[in-house]
Amino acid sequence: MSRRLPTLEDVAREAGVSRATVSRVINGIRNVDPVIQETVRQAIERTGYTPNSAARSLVTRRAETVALVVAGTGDETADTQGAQGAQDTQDSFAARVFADPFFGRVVSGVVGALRPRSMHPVLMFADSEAACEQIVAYLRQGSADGALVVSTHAEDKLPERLAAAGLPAVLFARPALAAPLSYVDLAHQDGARLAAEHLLARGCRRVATVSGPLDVPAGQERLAGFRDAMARHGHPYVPVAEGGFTQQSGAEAMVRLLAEHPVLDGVFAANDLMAQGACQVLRESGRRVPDDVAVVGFDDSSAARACRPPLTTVRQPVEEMAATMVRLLREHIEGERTGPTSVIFEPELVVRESA
Amino acid sequence: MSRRLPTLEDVAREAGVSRATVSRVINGIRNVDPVIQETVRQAIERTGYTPNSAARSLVTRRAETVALVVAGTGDETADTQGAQGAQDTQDSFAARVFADPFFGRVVSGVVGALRPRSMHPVLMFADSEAACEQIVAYLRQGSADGALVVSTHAEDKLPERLAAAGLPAVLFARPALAAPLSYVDLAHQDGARLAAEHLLARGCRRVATVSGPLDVPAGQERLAGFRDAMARHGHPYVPVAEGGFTQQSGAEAMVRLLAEHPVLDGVFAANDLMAQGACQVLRESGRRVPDDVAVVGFDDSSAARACRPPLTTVRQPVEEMAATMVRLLREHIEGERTGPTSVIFEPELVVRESA
DNA sequence: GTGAAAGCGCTAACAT
DNA sequence: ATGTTAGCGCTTTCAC
Repeated sequence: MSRRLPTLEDVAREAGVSRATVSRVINGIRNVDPVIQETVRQAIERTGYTPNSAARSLVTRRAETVALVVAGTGDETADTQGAQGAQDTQDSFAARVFADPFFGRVVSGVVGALRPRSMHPVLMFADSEAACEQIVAYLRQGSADGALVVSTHAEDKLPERLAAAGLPAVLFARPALAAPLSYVDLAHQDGARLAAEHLLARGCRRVATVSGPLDVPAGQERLAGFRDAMARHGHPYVPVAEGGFTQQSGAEAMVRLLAEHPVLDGVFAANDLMAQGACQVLRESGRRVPDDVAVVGFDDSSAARACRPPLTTVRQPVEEMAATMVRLLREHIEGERTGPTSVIFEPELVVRESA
Repeated sequence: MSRRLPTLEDVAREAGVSRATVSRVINGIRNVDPVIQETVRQAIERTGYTPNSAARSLVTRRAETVALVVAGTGDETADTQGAQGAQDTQDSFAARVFADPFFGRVVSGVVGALRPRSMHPVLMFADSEAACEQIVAYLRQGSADGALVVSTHAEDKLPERLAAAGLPAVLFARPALAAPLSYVDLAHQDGARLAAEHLLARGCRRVATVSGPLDVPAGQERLAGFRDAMARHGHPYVPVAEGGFTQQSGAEAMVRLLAEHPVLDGVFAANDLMAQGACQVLRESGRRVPDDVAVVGFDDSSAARACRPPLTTVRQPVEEMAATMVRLLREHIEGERTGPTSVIFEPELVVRESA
């Protein structure tokens, strides 16, 4: 079973040409006689040849791989019941991340954009200092040509590490800690404004909001945008309860809101998961959605459709944004683009039943 | 900025030793004078050296990377609103996959088990013939040393392709189309039995089930196990509605069940997502869970805890199973294990509020 | 249009 | 215990 795999040399011998010619045919370089091309193709077929990626990478200095990193911290909540001791933190982080269908869309967009180039993402979690180092090392080794980073918390040091190491990287969303890297982002304030205007237009007069974590830009901006829009329409005071972008935190925030403001008729939650939690609490408190209280979410993740009632929400074009990240990263890797760039997308309101 | 990265040669020169010695220090091979070791470490530090993974892979014939493949088909449902034409199918597949928190747990377990070896998974979706070929090619190129495969549909040809190509691979769950590969699986029938006995023990007498897709082993076995257990306890007839392991399909199945059997007092859904859908329908039909109808799910994914009421469910130790996949794959790659092996895990009942 | 030959950076067998 | 050396399989000048 230790039969050596066929190499370029073997194909060349089989085809009666030189290695260089076979290489040219494989890499689609012109200036190769069509007849010889065919001969070579047949030789490749006959020998069952596949190029060795390590050898290729060694000379091209390209891994043809990118890292898809989810950065955050392992110690936010402790709802683990996992297996192997020290592994728990890690485990729960990854599981928690994918509990938000938003990440499924990111993965989806990234994989879709990478596939045409026959590339695939290496999935990494930067949930500790050590993990950060490991990721930087991974890139420095040339195992991946660059990184796509989605951060879930404010203190994330990965972006600056990446920038300091001069490694190609593109972020999803502007980092809380500024770093000279390219990123794609959403016009969060515009999205929040859409939500505010929709609630107002449908007649809501006592509106509150479940905000995202206020130490990350997305959380801040969605809140600021919502407040501004409400104020412009004559509602300078908006009750706020801060959540952590999880369903559970949304439910808890809703409980707090209800305790202080029992007569609400509209709620804007800064993401769909929290909107879902809020809907549950509202229903359990005997309020009907949207009849008694209208609810608007944010993201338009699959949770919005799974929710009962289906959520009216602010759509973030995540797949497009992810595809743009891939494009920017490629340009950085190829050296076609040098300075940090940012691309901001516009959200749009998707009206369903919850508001 | 085109400053050449430091190589072993540079470090060797800096430390005044040979490349071989530096290599030994880096790879932790004994028989190196402690004094020299220190000298070398300093030289590494000073030069900022990082080993080049391509060069290393070329000689070790190891990529130190494994593929994590989700196999399925892109054309099950068409709830896409995605971006780039041909990319849609792909997009929706990846997003759909991660809509089930079960996969988050798989990823979590895999990443956790890989991390101690400084390895990371390359994420791939085998949702078409072409994608399958790409994956096999990827492995044959040596870009990854082996594959961990989770399949979501019955006709999946990837396992047999992998086996035919002699590539190291380990599956999550026994494949519908038999293939000579190792796999980890759950004693589904035992799990279904636990569910049946729990429902019976709490007094349910009119019990139905929302089964999984009946063309995959997990779907078949959970149904068979449930029916058998019910029959053994004097309930030879159990109404069944087939679902597709999605929340939506669970809701639809529940509607069908209710139409034909309005007086149910217990339901076993073959996974948590379907149980969640079933709960929604039950509640919307005016039935209380668990007071009027008790519901038991399967998996113990995060959906079980997010559900209202929280689901009583059959826990699948997914993270452990994933860690075992990694171990088996490593053994196959190292050549320590030759024939296909299977490891079957035992499920356990987790009692919450839904039953 | 094609071939010869020089490495890419590393590990490992062998020599010392 | 350390150094020497021969590749690993490929791309890419540079001749022809």
